[in-house]
Amino acid sequence: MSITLKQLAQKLNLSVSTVSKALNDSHEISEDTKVKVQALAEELQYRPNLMAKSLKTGRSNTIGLVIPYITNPFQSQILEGAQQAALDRHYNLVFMQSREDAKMEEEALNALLQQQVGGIVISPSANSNERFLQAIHGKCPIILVDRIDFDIKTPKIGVNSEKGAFEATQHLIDAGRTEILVVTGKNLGINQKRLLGYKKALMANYLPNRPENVVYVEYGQTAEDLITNLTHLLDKRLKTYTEPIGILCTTDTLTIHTLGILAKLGVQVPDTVSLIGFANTEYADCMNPSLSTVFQPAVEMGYESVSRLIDLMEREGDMKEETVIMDPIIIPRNSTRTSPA
Amino acid sequence: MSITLKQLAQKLNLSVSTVSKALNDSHEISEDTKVKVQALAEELQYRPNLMAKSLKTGRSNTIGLVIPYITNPFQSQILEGAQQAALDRHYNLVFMQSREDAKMEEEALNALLQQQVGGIVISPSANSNERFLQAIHGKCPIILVDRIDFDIKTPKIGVNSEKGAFEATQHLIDAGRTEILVVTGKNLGINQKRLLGYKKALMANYLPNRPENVVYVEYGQTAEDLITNLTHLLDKRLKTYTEPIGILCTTDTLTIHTLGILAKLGVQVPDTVSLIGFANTEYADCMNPSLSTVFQPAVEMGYESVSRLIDLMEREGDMKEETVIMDPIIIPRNSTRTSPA
DNA sequence: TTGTACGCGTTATCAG
DNA sequence: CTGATAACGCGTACAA
Repeated sequence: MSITLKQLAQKLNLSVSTVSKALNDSHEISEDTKVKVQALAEELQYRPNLMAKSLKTGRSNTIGLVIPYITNPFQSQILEGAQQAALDRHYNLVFMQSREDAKMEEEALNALLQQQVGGIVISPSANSNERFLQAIHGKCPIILVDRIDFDIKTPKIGVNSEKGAFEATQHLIDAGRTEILVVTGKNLGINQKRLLGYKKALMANYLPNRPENVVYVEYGQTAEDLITNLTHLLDKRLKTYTEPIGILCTTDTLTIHTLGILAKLGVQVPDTVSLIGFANTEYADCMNPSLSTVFQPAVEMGYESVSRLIDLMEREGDMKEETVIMDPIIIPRNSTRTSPA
Repeated sequence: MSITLKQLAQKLNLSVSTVSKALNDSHEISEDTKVKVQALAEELQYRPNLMAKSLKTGRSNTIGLVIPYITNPFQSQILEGAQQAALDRHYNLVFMQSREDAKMEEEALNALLQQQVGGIVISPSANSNERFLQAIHGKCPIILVDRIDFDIKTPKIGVNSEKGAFEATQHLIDAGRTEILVVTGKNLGINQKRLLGYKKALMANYLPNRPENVVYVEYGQTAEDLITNLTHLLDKRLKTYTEPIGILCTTDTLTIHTLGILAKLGVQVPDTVSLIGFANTEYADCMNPSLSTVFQPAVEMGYESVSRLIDLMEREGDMKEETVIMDPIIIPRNSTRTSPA
């Protein structure tokens, strides 16, 4: 056990409260004793017991973050931003994973509440229990980040997925591609937005919307699904049409895997097929060819969400449900180059 | 504020202690009241206040993890494993970043101690304050993970870097390369081990050890340093010698960047230059060419470190300083292929 | 300027 | 079987 106020007080022949005040630099303590107390505290490496402190004050200065997977680079960037914001505001951040599972998510939230967090930032799992979230929101402010397509009355911070997909598709079209394939995951609300942006871009350019051009990939079997489905579709497309093909992928993992599979299939990128995808990996520039991406400000989203959560907690009362939508950025690289090098 | 024992007791016309015991399934409470109490607790979503609980019991069931950067995929895998272990043992894990800075590391450790963590797993920053670590270890068990080359009396869990580098170098030699370059970071103890393994492999194969074949890259300016230094060296080597060249990189980031730079330089991999590196990214297989790697069991290391830490905490007393060394695994892919496809 | 008393939400001890 | 009481470490009115 570490040293306590009481022990300090004994050694100094002072009362506990005097020591407490001295350490908190209270005006009602003489400089003299302040110095003595602080000196001993320093020497003995006194560290106030945060549990006792927050039990007493009723505030823990801790907030929680729940994300699906920490190993996902996009989500780890959210965490990075969130922790930075917490640090700046002198809060502790404790994070938990839901592993895309409603039950684990519920357990994570319960664990956070038990730790008396003052607020929670969450990127809900695909099958999240909305009622549960809403119920918690009654006692403890919640902010949604990234996965904001849930019908819950909370502030939300996300990106304009539709716009990102629209612009990416337009980028492919500008690069001279008229047959645009999409690779996407199933289920997630956010993917719907991206598909919508894709379709709108097709329409805006008077291109036909062929449902068979959408490749769906199951969560957890990215590689297998991709190889079979994509190979199949590409095979057909490359033989059927002569139109130049572009591919849009809607997530980090899908994008990188698609690039890898194209390489393995010996498909020339960008000459035969042009590729762009939502991806936040810093390695995009190291790919061969370097990968054009739709970059989402993940770190900023994390930072902003925690920052706003703390604002909310500190001036509690006005619980605005505002939604902040950030813009993704198209970063053109070689995988969508127009003229061969 | 959430509901408390006292409030439950009032609604039930029972004493606080009875309610407490009922919820903890004590044998000295009648089935009858247990049912009633638990029913109401469930209905009102009672969640015990962990701060109060651990203040009372003296144990927080929380452990801390300190790593340099969460956005580093290797380190996030350590976190992943660590959290999994904590979950399995019903502990909370709170993690902090040191950002490779001794001062931030100290602050992180202090924050953890204030939160009354029962133990700490740390991957120390390059310039870590050993004395501080050792001092803390007096009050609170510490385990080093990955970065284990510190002179501190604690249990340690790491990988056999020397062996990994030796085998990777041997792998390059087996692939017919006789001029082996190394790309490495400065300062870090672990890089010394890797360089050592590299040199030993050269010796074992009667190859000359040329100091000028080592490319040093400064932390934080990976890309710039790499481009200038590597371009320079390769230029010279490719013109000076006719020996087939192999490159070994000692970290994730360096490896991926090197592959990217080779592609940009138009150097054929593996035909002109063969490449292998320490890397844990799941994307290695998606690179073009797919990247041969020295894989380190990062998740397992994280898991094992937390698991052992908890063992240590629970049967406190025998504080063994054992060091566990795991073996890295060479995963050959196309970047070191021998015969062109 | 310093000290006393109390309570935050729990659990543990002991008495009824 | 149930309840009163003390204590964990801290902050803060209030008394001295």
